[in-house]
Amino acid sequence: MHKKYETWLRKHGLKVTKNRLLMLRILDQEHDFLSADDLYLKIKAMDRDLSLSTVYRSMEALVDAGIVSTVNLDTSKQTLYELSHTEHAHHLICMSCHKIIHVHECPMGSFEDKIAKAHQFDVTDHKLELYGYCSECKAE
Amino acid sequence: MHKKYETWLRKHGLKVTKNRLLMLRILDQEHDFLSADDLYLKIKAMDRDLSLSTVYRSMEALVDAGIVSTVNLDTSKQTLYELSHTEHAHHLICMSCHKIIHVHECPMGSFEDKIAKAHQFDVTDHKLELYGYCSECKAE
DNA sequence: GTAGGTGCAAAGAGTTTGCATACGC
DNA sequence: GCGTATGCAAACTCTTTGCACCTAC
Repeated sequence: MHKKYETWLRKHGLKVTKNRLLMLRILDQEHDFLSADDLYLKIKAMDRDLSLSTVYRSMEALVDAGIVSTVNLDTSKQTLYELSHTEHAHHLICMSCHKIIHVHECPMGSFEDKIAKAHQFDVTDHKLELYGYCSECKAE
Repeated sequence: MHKKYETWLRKHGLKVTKNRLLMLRILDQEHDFLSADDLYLKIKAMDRDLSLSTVYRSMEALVDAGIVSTVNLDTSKQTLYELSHTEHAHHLICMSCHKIIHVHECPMGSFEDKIAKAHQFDVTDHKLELYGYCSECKAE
């Protein structure tokens, strides 16, 4: 099962280390955004010693390789990481509990093209976040 | 002309000070996102002495009052401020020169409702950013 | 006069970096 | 063995805070 992560790393000329395999597995399994500190703590909790700077440096390498992507949400000042989605996704972010719900629908349609033409702008990507209150928090 | 900014402040029980009037004027005139440091430098450049912490504290007060809103873009680690738009707007962000173009069209339509229902989520706001290359940078 | 605003310096949080050591290939 | 990866501590950037003083109202 680790083979998958190994392949990703090798394909980009990155060395296969235990730390990186763990980071990739965690990012892959938790279907969520994680901060450098989250990753650090999760790996520490597995009785594996590592340093926070290793997490930052690995994330940098993985982002450069296109394996991981980053987000900066308004609800946190930390940079969050997730595996680069092959599938496009957007997010519902609860302003109360900060939960993040992934949504695969996308309203863009021809909008991107329309805007691109109007402003002579080459759109390469877009990011849509819906802020509000989740089903559990809105009751309060 | 300053009357407008004074009114905004008074309406929220905020004291009218020279610093705040300047910050509001700058945010209103530059049709752009500015960091705390940008504001600080612009005001300094007007021969007006102030401290960076005043900028942060004023922005906090103005954000709480709903007069100013914040953004965290992927192209900068600083929090950026702008006047809260009465008109809804989205942004084209050039990955090369970091220019930000405001766009008033919005593709959401009934999408927000649809997602809200599907996830029992109360959507209060949304943020859409299109990343890519502006007309000047894409040539390169 | 009083509450709120400000400056300054120090503290915090998150992130990056320099350098010596360890490890993948 | 060579070059990348890592740990540790120190540095850096952005932001917040404590405290004394000042200013709007």
